[in-house]
Amino acid sequence: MSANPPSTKTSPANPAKPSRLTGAHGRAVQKGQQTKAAIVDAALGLATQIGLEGLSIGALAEVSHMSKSGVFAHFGSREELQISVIREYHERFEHEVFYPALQEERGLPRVRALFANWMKRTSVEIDSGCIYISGAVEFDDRPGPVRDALANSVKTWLAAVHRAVVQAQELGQLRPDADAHQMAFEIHGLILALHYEARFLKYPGSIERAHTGFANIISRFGSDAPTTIVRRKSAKPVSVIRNSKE
Amino acid sequence: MSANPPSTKTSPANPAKPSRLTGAHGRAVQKGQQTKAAIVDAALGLATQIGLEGLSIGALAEVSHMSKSGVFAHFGSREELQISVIREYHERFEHEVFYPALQEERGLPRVRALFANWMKRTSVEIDSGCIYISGAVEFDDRPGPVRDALANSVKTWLAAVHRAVVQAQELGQLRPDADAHQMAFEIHGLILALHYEARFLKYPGSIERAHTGFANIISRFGSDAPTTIVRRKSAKPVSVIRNSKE
DNA sequence: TGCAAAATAGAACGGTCGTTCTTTTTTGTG
DNA sequence: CACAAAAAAGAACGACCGTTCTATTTTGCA
Repeated sequence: MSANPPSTKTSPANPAKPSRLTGAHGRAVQKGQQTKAAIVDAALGLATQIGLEGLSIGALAEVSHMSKSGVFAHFGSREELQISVIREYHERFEHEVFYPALQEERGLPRVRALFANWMKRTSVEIDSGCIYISGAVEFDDRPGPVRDALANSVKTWLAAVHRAVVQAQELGQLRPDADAHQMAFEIHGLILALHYEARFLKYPGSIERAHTGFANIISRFGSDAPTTIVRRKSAKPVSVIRNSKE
Repeated sequence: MSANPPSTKTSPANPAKPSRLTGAHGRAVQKGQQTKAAIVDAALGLATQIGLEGLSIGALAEVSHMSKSGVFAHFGSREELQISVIREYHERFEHEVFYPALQEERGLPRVRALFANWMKRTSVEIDSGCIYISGAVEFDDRPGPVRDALANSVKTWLAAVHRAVVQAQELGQLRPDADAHQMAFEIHGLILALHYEARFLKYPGSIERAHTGFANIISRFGSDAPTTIVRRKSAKPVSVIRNSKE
């Protein structure tokens, strides 16, 4: 027995969370889960800094004060470790960004809260790194379960943002002709630009610019906005720009 | 001269480009540069797909139909290879995006052209990948010459965009109270969101959304825009325009 | 307290990495 | 053509990687 069944069970070793005693054979399962949680915590710390791909079992064993095989046994494969990290990140993101915003009333207040919480987290991640962003680059054309876990996690979050925008629109707090997907897209862009320009380029003032951008978006899509809303003339005929050189 | 020499050339093996004959000892230098160019070209192809960090000399040797040491000899180190790739990417970006836009007249037309060309390139990179984006994630907290080369290259380009916006403002084509840095930031965000949502998440419609977002930005910052321009309440004494960049 | 199961350690594997060193081939001109 | 310099190949290195296998320690209930 390799100390853990590598196959079956995408979430190995915590079937329905045996919440204290009552293991498979009436045996308590405790220490394992505990150190596994500690390992995942350390792994998350490493992965945010150097990326999911940079995360190595050797380095993880070192910071966990364990042997390589000791760490490895908890996951059965590196992929499973990476997925565990993603799952952990997802959970923390939810608790830090998503759930608190649900306590704001539906509509614009909740949209604002979602963005505010997202900004708060992103501001921290300017120093630590963000798995949703680095992972997107690392796995953007590398199919497999890790990519799937990551993409699903991100999609869940972006869908939540979109949903909040739609609700605001249904409540008449946004122009009826506004495009919720467009708004969510632009908000996402602000977060990405913030991360890029602050973390990589170390430009100061990026946080303030992201906030300003959000305010601009709200005011443009708001139901009290002036009637000029821009619609592209169409996809094909490039009209306006006329690229001289082609 | 922005947009061009990011620095003097850290490159070792091409001293002042002996332009055909006349090597160091009156000897022609030809074949070497030629195959080196081919290697860099192949390396660029690999790096856009799997990232600068994923780029390995072994894989590069294989696609180049050469031996590892044969490839290696041209660069002397992996870092120098990565820098060569960045330099090559920079050059192509310039020729494809920057220079053609200079043929549009200063002001809004040039801003539009810069964005249009940027979009055209990014649309291609949805399939191939973009070194400026993946590299930012790979080197955002890994100091060294590679990071410096990459950051300088990106900064040069973003500065060019900012400059074009400033010119448009000086020509009275943008609101006098608009913040050029803010506008450049938001434009950058559109490109990043496009890359993220189209390349990683494979969301359809992202290209159209980026175009729409740009049109929205132009209309908001345009000198004929309604007077509602949003200013954050400013947590600190932020003084909106304030170049801050330095 | 005894004892099986769970958890961890240790050593070794095949593989790839960047790099170095030596040798062979190719190149371009006197 | 000769010949030296340049370019490329080949083999080997130490290091780290994920993984496997076996041995040891720890755990927690009977």
